[in-house]
Amino acid sequence: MPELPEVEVTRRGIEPSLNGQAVVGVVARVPALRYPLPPDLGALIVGRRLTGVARRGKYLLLDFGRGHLLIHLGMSGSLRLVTASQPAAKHDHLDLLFGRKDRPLILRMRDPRRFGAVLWLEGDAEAHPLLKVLGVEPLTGEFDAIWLKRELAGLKAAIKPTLMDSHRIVGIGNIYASESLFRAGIDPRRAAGSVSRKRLEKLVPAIKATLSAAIAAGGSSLRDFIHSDGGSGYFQQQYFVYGRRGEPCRVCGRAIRELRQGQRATFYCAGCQK
DNA sequence: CCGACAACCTGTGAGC
DNA sequence: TGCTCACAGGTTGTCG
Repeated sequence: MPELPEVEVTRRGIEPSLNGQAVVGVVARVPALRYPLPPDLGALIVGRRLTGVARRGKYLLLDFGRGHLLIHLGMSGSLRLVTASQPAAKHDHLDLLFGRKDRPLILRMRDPRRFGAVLWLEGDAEAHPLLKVLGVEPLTGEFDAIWLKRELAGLKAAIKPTLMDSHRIVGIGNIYASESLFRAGIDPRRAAGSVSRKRLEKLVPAIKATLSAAIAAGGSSLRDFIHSDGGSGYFQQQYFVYGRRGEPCRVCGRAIRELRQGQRATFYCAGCQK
């Protein structure tokens, strides 16, 4: 489900309701997701006030002053805001209860595949091993064609999986990698180091525009994407290539092709992408 | 450092 | 209709 836009949409969805609220309870229904849940999470945050929700790549960082709760949604995770009258469903693994104890607002994490993560970070969150290795944020000014040209110099790996490497650039997942390369007219199989400066000048804005459009549309809605308020995003209706094998290219009409890179599906138009 | 691959886990849908 | 199998938004870790 979540690439950068979906995580950002989630962040924007939950922050206004939760900021400044104190935690009044924690309910963990599984011992672990990708990693063990903090075993003493209640003791750590009950009574603490949430002072902000930040995003770094696809991670959310809930600021509790004395530390941060780091949340990653993996491939199938979602966060919703619900009330106590809403019973927990099968894969609702963690509830954080905020506000009034008798009528709490609940931040509920669902994650069927359990590839997600919830970790407690003390001190400087950015120094945590998982965050320290992350690359640049694609929606900042730091991410430009000059930077990208240097970053990709000498790389023989294909451009598409390279764009998805969070140690270089964060937040670009399998969907938006294909979509961005289509918008930039670049063949996903091209060696990353061989993409010309001129083409990178197109790719960088294409990535920014693709991610921004998806955020503006409320994130993509695949099978199980759920907004924090329970609604769904609509960006999937704007896909140029992802999931459209055999369908006509919206620009030139040729059939969209699918191939495998790494262990992931890639979609592209042989007419528009060289 | 680079690149390829397996692993984590459940649900779904295509194909027979 | 029912079964099996491949594949699904991500990331780490291991190996050559």
